[in-house]
Formats: sequence, C-alpha cells, structure tokens
Amino acid sequence: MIPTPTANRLAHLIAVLDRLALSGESKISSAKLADLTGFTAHTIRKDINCLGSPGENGSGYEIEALATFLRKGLNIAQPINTIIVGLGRLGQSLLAYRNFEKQGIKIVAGFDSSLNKIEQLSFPIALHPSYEIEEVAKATKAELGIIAVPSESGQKVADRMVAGGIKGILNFTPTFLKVPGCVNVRNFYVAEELLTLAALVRV
Amino acid sequence: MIPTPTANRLAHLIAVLDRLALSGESKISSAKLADLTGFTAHTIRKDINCLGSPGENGSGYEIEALATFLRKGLNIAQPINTIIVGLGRLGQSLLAYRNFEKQGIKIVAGFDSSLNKIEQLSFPIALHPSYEIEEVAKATKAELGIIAVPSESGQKVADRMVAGGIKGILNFTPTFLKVPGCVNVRNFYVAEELLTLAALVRV
DNA sequence: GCGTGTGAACTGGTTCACAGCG
DNA sequence: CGCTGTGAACCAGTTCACACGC
Repeated sequence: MIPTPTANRLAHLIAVLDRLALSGESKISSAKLADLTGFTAHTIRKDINCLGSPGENGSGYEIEALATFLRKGLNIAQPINTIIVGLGRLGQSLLAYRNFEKQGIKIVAGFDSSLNKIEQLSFPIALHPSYEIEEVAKATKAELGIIAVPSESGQKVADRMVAGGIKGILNFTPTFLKVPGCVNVRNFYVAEELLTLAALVRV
Repeated sequence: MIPTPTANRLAHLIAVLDRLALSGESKISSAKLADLTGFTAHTIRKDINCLGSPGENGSGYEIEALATFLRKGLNIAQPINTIIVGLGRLGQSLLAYRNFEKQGIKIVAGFDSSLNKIEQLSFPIALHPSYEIEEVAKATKAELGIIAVPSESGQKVADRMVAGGIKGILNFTPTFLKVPGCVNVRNFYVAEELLTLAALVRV
C-alpha cells in the first residue's frame, strides 16, 4: 500500500517531470528535483522506491523514463474519466483549465441543476442536468468526480456520484461528505485554508 | 507551537461551529462534532486542548463560547487582511465567494496584470495593476495573499508579495514557490490532487 | 566520487485508556 | 454516568546514514 502523502508528492513529481521533458533536458538528479519541488532529496528517492527501482543507478534519473515509470506504478498511465458537478464560476474555471487533459484527467461530462445554464454554456464536453449524474457516470465509466456546487447540495451530489460508481471525489464544498469507506474524498476547504494560514502566521 | 494539521482541523471546526450557532443549538459534544467533521472525537478534544481548556467540563461544549475560544486561541479573532492576485475565472470566483468575510478573511485588494480587465470588472474592492502589489500590500497591512495567476508568473507574484510583507500565501499555481522560511505557503495543486485521487482509487 | 537504493533511527501526530469533574 | 481533559502508548512517515553501482 502506498501512503497518501507519497501519492501526493509523486503526482506533483510527474507534473514537474512533464514540464522538464519539454525543456529538452534528459537527465535529472534527486537533488535537482528537490530544488524544483520543495521536498527533500531523501524523500523523493524514498517515494520513488515505493514503486520499485526505475533501473539506472548512479547518475540521476532519465526524465521521460521516470515519468512513465511513475505513471505505471501509480496505475495512471491510462486516462481517468472524470465528471464535474456545479458549473458556477468555479466549475467553469475548472472546465476551462486545459492542464487536466495533459495529465490524463479526462473530463467527460459537466452537470448543473440549472437547465438554463446548461443551455447557455458552450464547452467541448457534454453538459447534463444534475439528476442525470448517476446514469451518465455509469455510461461514461467515470471514476472521479469534482463537486463545485453550493454547500447545501454537496451531500446530495456526493450520494449521486457514489450511486454512479464514482470512486474518488474532489470536494470544494466546505462540508464534510459522508460516503462509503471505499470512496476516497479530498477536501478543498478554501476559506478554511486561509484561516489556517492566518493562524500559522499569527504565532 | 501548534501543529499544522491541528490548525487545519480547528479552522474547519470553527466553520462548523459557526453554522451550528445559526441553527439554534447551544451545546455540542465532541462525538457530535466528530460526526459533522469526519475527525474522531479523540482528535477533536486533543486539538481543542492544544489551546487550553475552554472551561466547562462534563457535558459538552457551549457552541458560541467554543468558537470564540478557538478564534482567540488561534489569534484570528481580528479579521485578517488578504490580497488576491490574478483575476481570471478562478480569481473572480474567489472574489465573489462571500464566505470569507464571515470567517474574518477580509479581501482588501485585487490585482491583475491586464489593465483592461481591471477597468472592466466591478467588485466592491479596489483593483490594481500587478506592479502595485508591494505598495498596496504594505499600505493595507495585508498579511495573506492568494495567487491565482497562470503558472509562469507565480514566482514573480510571490516575490512581490513577500516584498510587500505578506506572511502567508495560498498558491493555486502548479509550481513550487521559493519564499523565505518565515513565509507560510499552502499549495492547491488541483490537477495533482486529481492525479493523487486517481492513484489512490486504482489500487 | 557523485548519486541512487534501503534498512535503521527518529519524530511528531494520532490513538488509546483512564482520571476527573459535573 | 456521560463527557471532557491528559499523560502514556503507538504508529506512520520522515530523516538519517551507509552500502552499492556507475
């Protein structure tokens, strides 16, 4: 089993490696990666070795090889279908964010409770009313869901996602979602993050 | 010194307590709070006691008293001035999010590199061009900063914030920011969070 | 000799168990 | 007797130190 913080850091590493690959470099050391990510070189090596050894020893990692090695190790070499619910400003900004695709996050459908909004918006993916979440999630074999609705409806959306077979939820709603243990939730409590920062800053 | 995860949870607790206060209840037990937050009752009590004892023993916490106790303990009873840089979709959705104010997060200024955008937008706070970050941050005594710009400019914005005396940064840019150790950074790597979820889900 | 791989020590955060108060 | 407060046990994750391969 791979520790959550490790998965987190490895995901970040992959993103960094992808950027590096574009810049023409071909090899990189854990020390350089440390500089680019803010993690220590120790931690990086250990994280990587959670998935086994990429092979080469002695002189740094082959950038592209490492990226694909990590993707395979994390089982994210294949794109992962994702739906997003809530097409307010936040939802729209996420939909417009073209970086997901590059990372293998394929957003396959958007949902909103307002039929008007669905008709007005034009995005290169299918938009549906919220009551179709379960159905569409199943049909598209979506594995992840993003919740960007007002907090009152967060739980209801989560329930529908779970019913539709969603296995991981990114929650922007400032409320704790009750879901079965087999469903992974990561919360983005933006306001609370700021409060946390405030507390840390005002020692 | 208060552990970061504890500060995090306490911030969430405060938000939950505020909501509870509106609902008319007056007392609550750690077990009930556990149910509402997803933390264990143990953890909640321990977190609270990091700041000392709220007083009453035996039969639950007084909701409002606890909230103010926590705010005082975390030093966030006074509102904290915050600036936001990057007024794209994400930045705008954050500006429009009226929950911050309630939590004592006072957004005092917005910035964008595009003068056009600044003139077009209308928000109830002052908008400035990005080169004024340092100056305005100082003038408004801002303590926190939100970075919602494209990733290329993240570091530059961070530098300006630091120069302006900002002590805590919420970073939505998918790059690691280099800042002095006395500045606290919390990263919201949205795409990477999804990747992490994908990895955790595809065991 | 630089840089990776890995087992062993350490640390800080969480969980537990029980004492103490209403 | 329920629920909080807290010191002690535990554990995961991080840091360290050294062995190994190039």
